[in-house]
Amino acid sequence: MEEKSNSQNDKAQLTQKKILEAATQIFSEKGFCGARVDEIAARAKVNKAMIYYYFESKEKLLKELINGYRTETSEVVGNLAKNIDWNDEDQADKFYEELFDYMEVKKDILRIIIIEALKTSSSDVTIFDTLLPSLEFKLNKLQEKCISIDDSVGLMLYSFFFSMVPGSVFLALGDRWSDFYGFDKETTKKRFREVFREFRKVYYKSAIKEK
Amino acid sequence: MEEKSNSQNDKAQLTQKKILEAATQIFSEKGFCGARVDEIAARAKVNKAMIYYYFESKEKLLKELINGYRTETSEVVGNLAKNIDWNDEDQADKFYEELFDYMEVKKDILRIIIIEALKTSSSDVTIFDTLLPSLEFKLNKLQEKCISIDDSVGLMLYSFFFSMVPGSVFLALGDRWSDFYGFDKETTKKRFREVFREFRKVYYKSAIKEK
Amino acid sequence: MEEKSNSQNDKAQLTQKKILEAATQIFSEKGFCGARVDEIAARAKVNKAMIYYYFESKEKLLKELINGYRTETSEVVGNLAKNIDWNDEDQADKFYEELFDYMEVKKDILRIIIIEALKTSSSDVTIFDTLLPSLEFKLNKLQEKCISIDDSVGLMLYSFFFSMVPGSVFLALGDRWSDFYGFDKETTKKRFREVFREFRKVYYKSAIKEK
Amino acid sequence: MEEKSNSQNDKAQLTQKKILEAATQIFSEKGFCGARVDEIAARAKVNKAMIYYYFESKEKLLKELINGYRTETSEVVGNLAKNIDWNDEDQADKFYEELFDYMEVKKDILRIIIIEALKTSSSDVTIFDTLLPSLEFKLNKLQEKCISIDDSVGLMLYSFFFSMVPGSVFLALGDRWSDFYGFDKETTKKRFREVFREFRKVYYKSAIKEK
DNA sequence: CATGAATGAGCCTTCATTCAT
DNA sequence: TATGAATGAAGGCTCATTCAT
Repeated sequence: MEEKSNSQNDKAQLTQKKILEAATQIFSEKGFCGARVDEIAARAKVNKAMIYYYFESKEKLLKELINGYRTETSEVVGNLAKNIDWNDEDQADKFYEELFDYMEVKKDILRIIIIEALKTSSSDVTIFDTLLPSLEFKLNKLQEKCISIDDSVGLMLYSFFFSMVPGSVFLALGDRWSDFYGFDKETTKKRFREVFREFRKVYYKSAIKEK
Repeated sequence: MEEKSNSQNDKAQLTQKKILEAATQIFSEKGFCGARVDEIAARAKVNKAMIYYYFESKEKLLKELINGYRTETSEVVGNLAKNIDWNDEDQADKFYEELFDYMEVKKDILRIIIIEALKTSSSDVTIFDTLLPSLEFKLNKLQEKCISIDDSVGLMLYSFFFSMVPGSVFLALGDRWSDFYGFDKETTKKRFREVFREFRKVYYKSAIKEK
Repeated sequence: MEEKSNSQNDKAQLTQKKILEAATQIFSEKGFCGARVDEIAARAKVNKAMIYYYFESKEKLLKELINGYRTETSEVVGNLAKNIDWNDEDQADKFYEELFDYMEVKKDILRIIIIEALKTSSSDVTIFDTLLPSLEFKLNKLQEKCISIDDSVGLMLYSFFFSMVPGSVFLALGDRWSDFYGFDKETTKKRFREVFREFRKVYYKSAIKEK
Repeated sequence: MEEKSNSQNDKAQLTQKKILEAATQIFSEKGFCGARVDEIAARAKVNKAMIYYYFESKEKLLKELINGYRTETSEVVGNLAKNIDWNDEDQADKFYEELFDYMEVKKDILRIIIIEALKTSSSDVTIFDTLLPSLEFKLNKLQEKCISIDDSVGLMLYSFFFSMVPGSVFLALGDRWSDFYGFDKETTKKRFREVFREFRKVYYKSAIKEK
């Protein structure tokens, strides 16, 4: 009896997972509006009606997708940032390396979030609280460590527009960009991370100096 | 007779202009796929069939839009960059200020270009050659001025992902971002430009130093 | 063992009853076509598949419902009409009062029957033999009592279109009608029954006179 | 130019008319819910999208249909009732004969209105104000003529439930009813009208007497 | 050039019904 | 008996595009 209901449960879980994965791919390939429910079902190898059985509508499917990412991300980032001494550059570097690795795995969802955020008509702020859930966290840590951040707007502008945005957009477009300019993809990736790291250091140094 | 055809011509020109403007707005609000030809026609106060008369299809309309931007931009940037001495920081600053002003006026099209670029399925490279048409130009100038840029990948990564991308995304999302964090919009804008300028200087200094 | 199967049996009976009751409500609220099997199951607090287990299909469920009503009605009416002396106005009145009371309890099914009957495409005659199962019975009685009914068409027209139909439609719409005209519902009900009774008397008198 | 726009206009009008007629038939055959938009389009020999072009939705199509009937009916009834002396039985008879003729032509819409009215969930009162738009009119006339109607509830109950309802239901079911009982249809129709007329006289006599 | 009507493919969603457990 | 997952056939509606005038 228990096994029975468990296997039912497993099956349901699997179906939902397949739908979510297929949806992530297709939304990321074509945008929400360009994605076809039929295609999602086909990619997931699942009956189309199942999408409505589990997610109610195409729109709710997107929301669930993003909420799942938000939850997971805040947890992951929380774990990564635990016990980090932000004054220790190596530790900070490691944090960002790992965050970047995580984002790379999730780049499809990132792409979706950015695309949807960019539409004027959307008043959605998902991009702000999912792209950088650690922001306030880090800010607090920095202040706690008695590093005065007089310019919190500046820090946040940096963190979002010159850190998370370039990172995400690179994950979305880096390969195509390399192709376009005829650069080797792996080299480009490595170099991007270096530039990314340098910028962070430069910024923090200047931020701290300001004090 | 001639006057007639002239006024006819004017009318036609006007109609096309109205369509282009409406399309820019609506593509930017909803993305290409989410935009409805009916709505574009309504916004332009033009009969829907006129769109097909002048632009053949929704897709061609988008292309025309972007090509228009590409042409205009390369001309504008060409003029801005004419006779600039890149070693003179003030001149470089002025160039970027003016470029940014121009981009702000055109932010709707920028938004469209980014949205469409972000889709995996699109192999479109418009974003690379419209967002930064001055790249090669500047690169040449720098080299010409005997400033060795050993790391051209680094420079281009910087120019695109840490300069044009943040700039464009800020134009698209800056206001909403300010609202989200409760910052004053004008202050944020001013501060963004400052951060933007600082980064440029920092980068160039380090790039030159590397030599 | 026997008790077990009995309790099983009871449970089954209960489930069927719950389904039948829910179906009656929902068919009556939305018509057969507008009723959703899911909703019936939900209202009955029963698993949807049970409906198919017990009733095979939505259509058969409707038929079972109506057949149940038909059977019960003919029995009830049979009992009510037993030993009635139709020449005795008080007895006839009492019969009709009680018939009306019974119909009021069953007004949901009546509503269903009328709705389905009204569709042109339906060649269903349920409405004729369930709305007035006592017709032939009464006719026989009257003739038996040596009251010549020369005009049997007239009597039957009266019995169906000016008696059962107004009665049923009043049960279905009476309250809303009262609201619409601003009459008190209870007063209206009482008055309806009086008008109903008067009509019957008038009609019978004229029918008998004709002889 | 004028001819052009006129013929365009004519074509549009024709298309709408074809849709309205087909919709009337199919709604009447299968009820609103059972009617398929595809079928309406096919019956009307019109492209399905035209239905949405002219009527926005299946639901609005129904409403337009009924509103058209309501408007026409109140006009027709107004004309029929003009200058009628309700004390003159022949004139009253003629009025009702002609009203009945009109209703016969419109029996499909009547059927639709009744079906939709019977659903519990519908709080629609269309049936009340379309089935008997002349009610108040007549009531006023009667009172004007100094015929005291103490029992206005009674009169209205009669007018609706024992006059319009039987009439409409007979128009909807009369033929099938005749078949069911094996009566000749034409004979039944004639006899129904006679019974209808007798009832009216009986009722009015008693209503007047009550004074 | 301009307009309003028309078209057809296809999209999101629903729903009666069945299956596996 | 009972349950939750699954299925497939539509159904209502949309939309890019074309046509006739």
